[in-house]
Amino acid sequence: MLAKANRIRTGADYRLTIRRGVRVHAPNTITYVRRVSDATPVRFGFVVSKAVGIAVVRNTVRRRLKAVSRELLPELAPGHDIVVRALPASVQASWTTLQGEIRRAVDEVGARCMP
RNA sequence: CGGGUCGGCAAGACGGUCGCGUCGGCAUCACACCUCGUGGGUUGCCGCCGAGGAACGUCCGGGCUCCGUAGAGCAGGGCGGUGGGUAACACCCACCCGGGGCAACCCGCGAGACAGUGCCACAGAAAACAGACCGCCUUCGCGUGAGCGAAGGUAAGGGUGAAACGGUGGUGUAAGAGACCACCAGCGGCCGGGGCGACCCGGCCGGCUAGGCAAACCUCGCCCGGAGCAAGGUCAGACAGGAAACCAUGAGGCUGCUCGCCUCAUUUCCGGGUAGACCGCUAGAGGAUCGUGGUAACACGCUCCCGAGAUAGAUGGCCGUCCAGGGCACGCAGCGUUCUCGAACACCGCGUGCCCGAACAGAACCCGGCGUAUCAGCCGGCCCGUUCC
RNA sequence: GCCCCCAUAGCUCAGGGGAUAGAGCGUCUGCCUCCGGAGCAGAAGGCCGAAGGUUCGAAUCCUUCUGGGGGCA
Repeated sequence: MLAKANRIRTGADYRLTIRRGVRVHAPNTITYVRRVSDATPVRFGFVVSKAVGIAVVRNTVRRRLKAVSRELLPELAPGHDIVVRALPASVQASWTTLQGEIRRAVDEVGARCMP
């Protein structure tokens, strides 16, 4: 789960991240990362369309993605907006699969701060 | 014991770890008012609470809010046995009628087809108002004759169809026919009895007989003003105006039309800005025990109980143990069937081991219903069959 | 939150109580041509989205679902 400060909360931010951000494809997800100023903390947003399933299924997928994001949070450099779009296949994906996909996407963009 | 039918209950438990949201408390950091406190906010810790029986579909009915009071008529829409319940309903209860079932019980958008209009394909002579294709019968004419033609009487028989103008039997007749008779079905009227009523029971009389479809238009009776919490309100913030028409209407409230009422007065078109916070926002036609009234739905009274309120949207992610139960294998015992007579097969019970292991589904203003989805279960009423006492 | 529309042949659509449901494109076969296209002739392909009801009779009327598409604030 994520605190309010770590969530993208306006439609404008979503639009900017998806249009201007770097895109990383994976079998179950598409991740968009956009660099903003260093002062703001890392913010996550999730897009789960109706094509994924009914409300219960969509909620489960979104909560899994939130849990993955929460665990990744301490490793990330501040000043990034990240939007994760869940594809219909993500219903069958296990938690470890999703975790791997997001971690790889963040690595590729270089948003992680290596200690 | 087996089968059926109706109703109700419940919607896994415990733990580890990492987290989220509202509210409350303490602390903390800046800030505003302002003068030693108050207000909202940041961060941290602690505590309480945190999805459903359908939260779903949005098919109905309400509350609530705004449209000045919620106005009139038409149009439009809904409902349709009777009586009751309810805030209201298309819901519920009881009863009536019709249909199904041995029964418990189930099913029915159940007013009107002598107010009118329309439709009834194909087949058939004829499809709604009477008529007559093949027949049957009488008379006359023609013909040696089989027969043919004309006039008339019939509707018993034939075949078609979902449906053919009462049915069966008899009298009668040239042949026939409710023409007449008996019984039956059905229609109308009157009388008596029962019921609040739909309706039921019985008797008498009449004419002998009336098609179906209103989930076709329609008629009758009853009901319905419009929009919806993104309703509506308070505060803060942002921006840029331009063009055209013009003094008697124009626009809006108000989805269609007419009238009426009210409000605003410049109006129309193009362009520009905003998408923040707070209130509404959760205790209500609420639930439970008992009592009273009622066949029941339900109503009344007393006492007790209730603690989700998010807003890119919390109520969870990962893991473990157990449990209801299910599957497979092996062993033991019982019983049944088959036969080559000690084996094969099937069923149930017990034990051991392994494996699987919860369905449908996520609040967004709130209720009452309906409809739909739902793994594995539990409890009870009633009916039928079989056996035993 | 409220509301509307659609579902018929592989595709796009007609048909609004009486048909074993029709048109165009496409597919297949044959003719034509040296070959292909075009053209001509012919054929196949549908329990009309699902279930229930009204009716003698339903793709059509009614109800409830299923799956799509769209609109408003």
